[in-house]
Amino acid sequence: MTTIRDVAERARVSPSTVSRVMSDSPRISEETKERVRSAIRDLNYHPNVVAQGLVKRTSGSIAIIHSGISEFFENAFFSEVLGGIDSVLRHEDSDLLLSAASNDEIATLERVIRSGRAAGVILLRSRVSDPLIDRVHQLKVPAVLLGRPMDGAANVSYVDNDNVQAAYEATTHLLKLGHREIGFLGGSDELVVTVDRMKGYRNALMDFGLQVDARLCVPSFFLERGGYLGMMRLLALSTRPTAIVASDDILAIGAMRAAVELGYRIPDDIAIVGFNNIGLTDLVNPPLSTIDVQMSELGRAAAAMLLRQIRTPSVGSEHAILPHRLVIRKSCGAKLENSLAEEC
Amino acid sequence: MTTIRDVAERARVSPSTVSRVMSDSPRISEETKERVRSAIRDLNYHPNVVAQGLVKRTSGSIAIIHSGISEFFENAFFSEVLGGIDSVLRHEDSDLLLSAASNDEIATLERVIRSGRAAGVILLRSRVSDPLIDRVHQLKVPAVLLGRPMDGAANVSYVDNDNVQAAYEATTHLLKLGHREIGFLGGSDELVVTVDRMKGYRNALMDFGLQVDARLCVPSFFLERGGYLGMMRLLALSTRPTAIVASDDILAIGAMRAAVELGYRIPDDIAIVGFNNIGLTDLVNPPLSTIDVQMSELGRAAAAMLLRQIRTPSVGSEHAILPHRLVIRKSCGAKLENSLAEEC
DNA sequence: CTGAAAGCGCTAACAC
DNA sequence: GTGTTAGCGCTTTCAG
Repeated sequence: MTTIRDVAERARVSPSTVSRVMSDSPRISEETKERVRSAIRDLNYHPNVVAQGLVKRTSGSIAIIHSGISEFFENAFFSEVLGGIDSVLRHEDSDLLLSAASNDEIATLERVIRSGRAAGVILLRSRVSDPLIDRVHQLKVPAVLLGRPMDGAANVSYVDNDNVQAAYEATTHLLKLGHREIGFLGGSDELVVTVDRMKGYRNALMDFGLQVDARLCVPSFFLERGGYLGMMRLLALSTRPTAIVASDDILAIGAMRAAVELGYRIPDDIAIVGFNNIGLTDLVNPPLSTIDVQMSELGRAAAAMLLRQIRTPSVGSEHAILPHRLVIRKSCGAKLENSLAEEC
Repeated sequence: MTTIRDVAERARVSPSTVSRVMSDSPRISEETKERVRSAIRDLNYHPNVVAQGLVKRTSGSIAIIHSGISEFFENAFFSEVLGGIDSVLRHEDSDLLLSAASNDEIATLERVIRSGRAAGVILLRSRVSDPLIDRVHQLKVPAVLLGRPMDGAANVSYVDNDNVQAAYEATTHLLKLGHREIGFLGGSDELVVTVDRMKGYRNALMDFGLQVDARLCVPSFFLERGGYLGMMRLLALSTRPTAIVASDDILAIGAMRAAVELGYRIPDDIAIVGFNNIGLTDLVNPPLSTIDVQMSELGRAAAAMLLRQIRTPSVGSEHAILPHRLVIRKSCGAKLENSLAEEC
């Protein structure tokens, strides 16, 4: 292994000079800089970031802590977000640490952060009552939340969409198409994103002078199977819905499978609108109308924000709300078939 | 930050004793062990793995170096493999470093390994001529390849399926159903996996006494769009195929979209068999027949193998060939509709 | 402008 | 059984 001493010897300077050259200190003459740089090149030297991390007491990596293993790896939403995160890190000589929380997310957080593995963390979801977020705040760990913290919760940085408004628009779209019995298929009702989207859904119904029927709101889990099961339940209701707002495309797709299996036609018997705009929406039959939330951009924004938090902790917490837009395809039954999209 | 000294003071021992307790050295009395452990608990102490790594000259993380950003994040094959890798790391106090190679994969490898970030690397694909594999071997970096190295190449550890045989079976299945004009839709022809699957396809044709028509073999890229474009080309041929072997489910699904768009019915006009058995295969219409390659198990095996390579370098290189099986659904037109699967 | 020295948190001889 | 010492590779005062 080539160390800083090897480089120093070859360039006939001291290790500290090499270190200064690497950080491009202005106090070093151009001449020595050149000599050191060529020594670095000759030896194909790569500074040991572990040693650097030890003295600088920071790591170049950022972590993602995930627990719901299948929800994480099987839902395209996360791959897309990951891609976005990755696209900013690749330019920053920073790496992404994917840490699986066996049971206890807080323990995993402490393990990853206090052990110096990562300098900060991206939290993938926000629960209505979220001890993990509290702990992050308490430990003053640089962190960015994907989704918003519950009102009045810790002053944490976050990136989110306006989910209330987005769900309002999706629901209104169905209402305008004439539907009056509209079901809501959500993820876990412990998640803020579910709460927000359900709120938008309810607001829309109420603004149309309709009653909100609690039985039409079915929480589930963010997998295709979750949508399938939730839909089975909705279709069994005596007040069977004619349209569905699904809080995630993968739920919507599961719901479509259930509906088709039971002999319903989409969108004629049941209209569906999803959320996220994953690649799959274009491939299913019929193509799924959905709310585009800019998944990749969510990841990019979160990563960039976290890097800022780490590099200049003084900036304080930041928030970003990314715009969404309703993408109309076939599954909602709107007449405009030329995939005209309403901007939000 | 709590350090080993803090723990030592609280337990009234020396730092080295604390260190020994953590590695459960037999030379320490049960009594002191208990005292030290409770000090660790009281202080919520987490050893700094960066410092550990510095002296042990190894990192607890393993890296995945990926370049084709979209192929990596958009193809469910990789999410599944990632899930498998993750499932072994989560029990090993080891983390996964996802490193994006901007341009130069070799440079990224050196950056990640020589800088001490990761102790070993999982290579996601093997090219017919693969300088990255050569370099890994040359630098003696612990590594496991997903896929096999080209004959006679570096003595690297790997996990793979028998792709020649698997493609042979997929093709034979179509031949037995009566098809004679069978197209092959592959990934980049620089990849060993493409070469192998194409070979199996060819062998099957020849064993049936058929000519191999080079125009029926279309290389593409591992995205839905790749399958779509490749299929367009196949359907335009004067000797239009009546069946397709696609080297990846996502290619198969793109191919199906192209076929349907042009008015062909599947499987009546065109039969299709894919590869991998991603979750999507069950959701498309008709459900896609495919070769199950045990994606998650591939990841698990690769991770376990890499960990062995890192912990006991003396073991030498290992190889594992995982069994595959043909999963018959609707897209191939086989009569057995009760999803009877032939074991390989 | 550059070098010497100290120390980041930890482990591993080497002592006793 | 346990403490002392040295050092992993690097950065950063402090000198000069």
